[in-house]
Amino acid sequence: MTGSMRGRPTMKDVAAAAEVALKTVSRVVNGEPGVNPATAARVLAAIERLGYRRNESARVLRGGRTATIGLVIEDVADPFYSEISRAVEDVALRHGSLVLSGSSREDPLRERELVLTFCARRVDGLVIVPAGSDHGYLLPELDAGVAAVFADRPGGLEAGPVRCDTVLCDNAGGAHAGTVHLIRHGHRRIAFLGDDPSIFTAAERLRGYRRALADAGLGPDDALVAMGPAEGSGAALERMLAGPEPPTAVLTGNGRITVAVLRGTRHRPALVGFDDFELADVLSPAVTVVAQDPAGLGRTAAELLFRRLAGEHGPARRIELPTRLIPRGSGELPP
Amino acid sequence: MTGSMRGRPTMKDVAAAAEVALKTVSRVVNGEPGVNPATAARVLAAIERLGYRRNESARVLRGGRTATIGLVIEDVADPFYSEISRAVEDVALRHGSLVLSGSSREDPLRERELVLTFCARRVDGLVIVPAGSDHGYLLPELDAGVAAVFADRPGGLEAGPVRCDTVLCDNAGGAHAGTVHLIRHGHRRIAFLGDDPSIFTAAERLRGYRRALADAGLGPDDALVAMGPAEGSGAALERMLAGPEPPTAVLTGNGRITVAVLRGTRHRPALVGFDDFELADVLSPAVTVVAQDPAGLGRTAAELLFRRLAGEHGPARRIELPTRLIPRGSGELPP
DNA sequence: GTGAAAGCGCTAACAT
DNA sequence: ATGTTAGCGCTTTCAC
Repeated sequence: MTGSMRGRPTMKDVAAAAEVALKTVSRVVNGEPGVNPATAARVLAAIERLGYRRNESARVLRGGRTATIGLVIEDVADPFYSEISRAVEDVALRHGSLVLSGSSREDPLRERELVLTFCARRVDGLVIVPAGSDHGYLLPELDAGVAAVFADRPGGLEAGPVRCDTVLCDNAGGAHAGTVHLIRHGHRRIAFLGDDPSIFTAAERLRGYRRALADAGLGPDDALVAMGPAEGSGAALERMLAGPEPPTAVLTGNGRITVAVLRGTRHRPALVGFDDFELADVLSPAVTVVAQDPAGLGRTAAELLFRRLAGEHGPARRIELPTRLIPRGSGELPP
Repeated sequence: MTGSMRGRPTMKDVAAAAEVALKTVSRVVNGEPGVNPATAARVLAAIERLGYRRNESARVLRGGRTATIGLVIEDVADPFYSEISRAVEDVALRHGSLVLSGSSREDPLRERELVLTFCARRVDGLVIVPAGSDHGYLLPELDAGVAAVFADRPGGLEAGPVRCDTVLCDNAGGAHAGTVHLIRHGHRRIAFLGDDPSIFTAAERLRGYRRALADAGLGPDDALVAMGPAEGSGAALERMLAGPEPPTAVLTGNGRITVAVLRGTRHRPALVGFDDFELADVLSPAVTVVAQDPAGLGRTAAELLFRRLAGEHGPARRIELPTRLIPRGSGELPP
């Protein structure tokens, strides 16, 4: 029905239409017991007729949960994060919750603004992929009762880590495995193209790469390491390849960098990419990758969050998801 | 400050701490004029000290806007839709709004549930990529004052289209152009692999393909058309290729189908894909595509929405964004 | 320039 | 089984 009253119908309107008290409508709407079926039917009919929908703001104001969680990622349009989004959304849906999401664009200030805006909207909890490293701003909110889980990167505080559950990938282990794989295939001069080392995952992957070299008795060579945004990766590799002692293999530090290398470099050395991507198997040679589990990251983070929301106590947990090396050809090329 | 009171501080608490009346705090929080700077400073200090944040639910209840819009897409993890998400999010941010998003998974019931749940949360407006074709459920909400814009596909009603702004791609035109391109390169037997024709975009693209064939005097051949989810596309093409009069070229109806074909078929005929995708240029041969503009779709839809929210009146608009054929090699192969 | 009071739509606690 | 009352935290009159 296209109502003729100004604004939306309220419980009061429904009560008047069904000739019952406000509270009876509330009981029916909330499925509370102790309502005569006949009365309930009358109320339901009035609800239908007026097109009534409960005003959630009022319910929340009264002290209820919002049944909404906030999600802060770096960029929805990046497949890695959109996988996380989907997983978080799925878990939220199973728990009857909605997701407010926002992209931080790797800007700590935007992250902070998003989180605080979400909190003003009284989200029940937050899944955060940290862009910044100082999460002091979160403490009052945690005190006030919001739950928070960090995903992909740990949340930080001057005094140490924030006491929140955290789900990470085994970044160092994955980079180590990728590097070892190249070494096993005969490579001695292996380049690493990673993102800015101020980003946790980038630093961890660099660490894993270096450890693998050291384990194999290969000295580090700074000329083979380039850290920074993907835009510069292609050029950086070109420079290395044009140098006096060019690398015979490359480990790329994330999906965007892998793509930049695939697109930007004519003559390609052996390649292992960190993070899997669509069509990696269709390229020739197909691209060997260290696969992360973004869906697992999102799912686990959301599940931890809802467990906390369900009242689970105990110390903050830190879960590290394993990576998986998928040989497809590019990482098995000889030097 | 990590407050010691139970719950969050309210305006009342701030008023008490600053020794002013509630209303003065409200004035400061909302930047209303007519407050003595010294008083304002005292209030601000109290706000800072207590870690006060306005309760948005209360403000909304009082009749304010939620500064939140709802976005319903098919699947966040699909690059086409995640591009739309990003664009919508960007526009929303510029307008000081947040985005509640949800994936319909191509299920009309989920779409309906998401939209109605968003409305119960009193979103100011909605951007909807319709999964269903009957949007009668929207009418009461539109009456109640929510704005809605359809993106990628039109919203429907038994009595005709819903009177909402709509932003579409030129699906038929794009498919027509792709088909003409293949015809120009000498192909006469051109297959079309599209999604289920109950999906608006799939039907439109099929229409464009057929029209191009007719324009060129090529009779339609149902053996060269396969409509359905991407999972079956590879096999469908294999069957066609194994048939008595195999196609020499294929037009794929969306990105997922293009990928399915690239992955599933050994021997590939000439190919034009509908919808661009990452690495299309890196494959060999590089993939010729009819590029849509998902970011433009999302941006335009969101901008129309905010224009309506700003009070713009007038009849529902229908905008059709052009597609662009990008020749890269696979579509220029000879028969 | 500041404040007191009413009420947004709902639910929890207490009647009947 | 049903109704009445009192707020949740805020903004909107209107008074000082």
